[in-house]
Amino acid sequence: MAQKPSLPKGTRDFGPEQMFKRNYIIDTIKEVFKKYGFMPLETPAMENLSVLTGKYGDEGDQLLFRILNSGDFLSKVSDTELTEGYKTLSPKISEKGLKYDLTVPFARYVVMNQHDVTFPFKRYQIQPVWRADRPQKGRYREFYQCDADIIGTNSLVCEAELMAMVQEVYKKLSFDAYQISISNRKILEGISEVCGAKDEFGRFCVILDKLDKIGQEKVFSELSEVGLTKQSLQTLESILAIEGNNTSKLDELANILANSEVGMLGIAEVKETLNNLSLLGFLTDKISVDFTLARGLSYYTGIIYEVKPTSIQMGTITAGGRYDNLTGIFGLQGISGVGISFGIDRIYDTLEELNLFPNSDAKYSKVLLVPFDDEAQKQALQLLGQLRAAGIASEVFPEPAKMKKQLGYADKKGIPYVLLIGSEEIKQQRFTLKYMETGKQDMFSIEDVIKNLQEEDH
RNA sequence: GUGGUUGUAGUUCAGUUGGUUAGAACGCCUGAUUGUGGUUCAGGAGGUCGUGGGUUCGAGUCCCAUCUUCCACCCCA
Repeated sequence: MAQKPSLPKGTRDFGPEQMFKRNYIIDTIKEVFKKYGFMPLETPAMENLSVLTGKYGDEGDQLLFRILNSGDFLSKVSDTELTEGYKTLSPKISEKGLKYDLTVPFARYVVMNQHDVTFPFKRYQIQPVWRADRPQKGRYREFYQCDADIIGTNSLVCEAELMAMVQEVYKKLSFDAYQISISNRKILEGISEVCGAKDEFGRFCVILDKLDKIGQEKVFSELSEVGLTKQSLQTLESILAIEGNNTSKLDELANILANSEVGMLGIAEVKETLNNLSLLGFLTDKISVDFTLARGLSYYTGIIYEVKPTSIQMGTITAGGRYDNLTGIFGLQGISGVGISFGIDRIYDTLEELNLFPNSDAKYSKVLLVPFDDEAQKQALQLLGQLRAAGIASEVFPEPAKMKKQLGYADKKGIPYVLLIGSEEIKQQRFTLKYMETGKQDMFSIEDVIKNLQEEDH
């Protein structure tokens, strides 16, 4: 019985039209990654759950796709365990999960191959990741991340290079309506310190991060619930009131955080990063220092940043930060890394909404061979071989069909030329090359056909 | 995970307070045109109304469940 096929929630097919556009984005990013000296890496779709759990916070753990053990997954489960709820049962019947991001598997790779990799290790990785989130616009359950990370150095040169890559990628994509927000977990620590919320750092960040959504009033009332005094809130208010350019913002904050060692360190790091970026020849006007930026992923410890489109409603399209001890969880201490992740799917949605994809005139085939009958098809195959040997993307309509159908095929597929092959052409060994757009056609020897099509490439 | 929303032809959508045989546009196929695509004209095919139950003499229309879509939370690329 025929079944109506369907896709799992939050997943999509990408047809040829979409793939042309997706590849355009991916190729652009990859090109920049390579230019900055990053090496390719791929890791499996699935990881052992022990690698994934506990790295993304409680929220993240809930969003992991777990893979049911193969075979009789209940054979080792006792009756009492069955009744103890999913938290007890889950680890017994599921040992693997789909990867949630590319950074944690990368850290796992570095630890497992620590004696082979040369530090600092720069790698890029373009792969799908999966999150059991509830889908909505710009949010999918399967989506691609495009990561570049540098691991094995504390240098703030890395942060600057990643910022530079962001600007280079978006420039290449002709996308300008974005803003980079930058901050530092150490600045947040400093702020929480002077606000007396050091012990509630996690909650402090989460609440502060909501500022632009729920407003200062609600943020303050939530913070006072956490235990912030009126005086602390006044300090915070003066921090949030800081305005001006990045340098003056940082200087002003430095006055308030003067007694916080970690806070002052954070400020210095942001300053140095911006300075390095200028030395690399980039303007910093796309970058805005934002003290309320928190970033969810719990492993960040230093500089953090995210990129958002400014002219449309769209979530973060690029994000990242420094993590001082991600490999430590897997037993390799003292290795600091910093990375960035481009969300291809959201970049796609953004470019689509803003109509920024270039006209994709260059489809694959340059010419379609159109034989009129079986005899002509034999001739067509010989010509096809010559065309391809000359490096010309070409195809033949694979079965005898009316010219109308064959030309219609070329038309719909956007193939710019057709080569008509009938009895007259075979007799003369001169073939009718027709330019579809204008309908103009002429007869040429195959050598001249090749020459014509090759000249077209310029 | 919480609250809401959506689903009718390949696509975008009509479909009245429940009432004969569910429509349109575009697309697709065939022909006008047996050596010429796009334009035009003529004709044609294509629907378990997301799925499964229920109410009713009668359900695309009302009720329940489920899946899916989109949206707001949570969180995030």
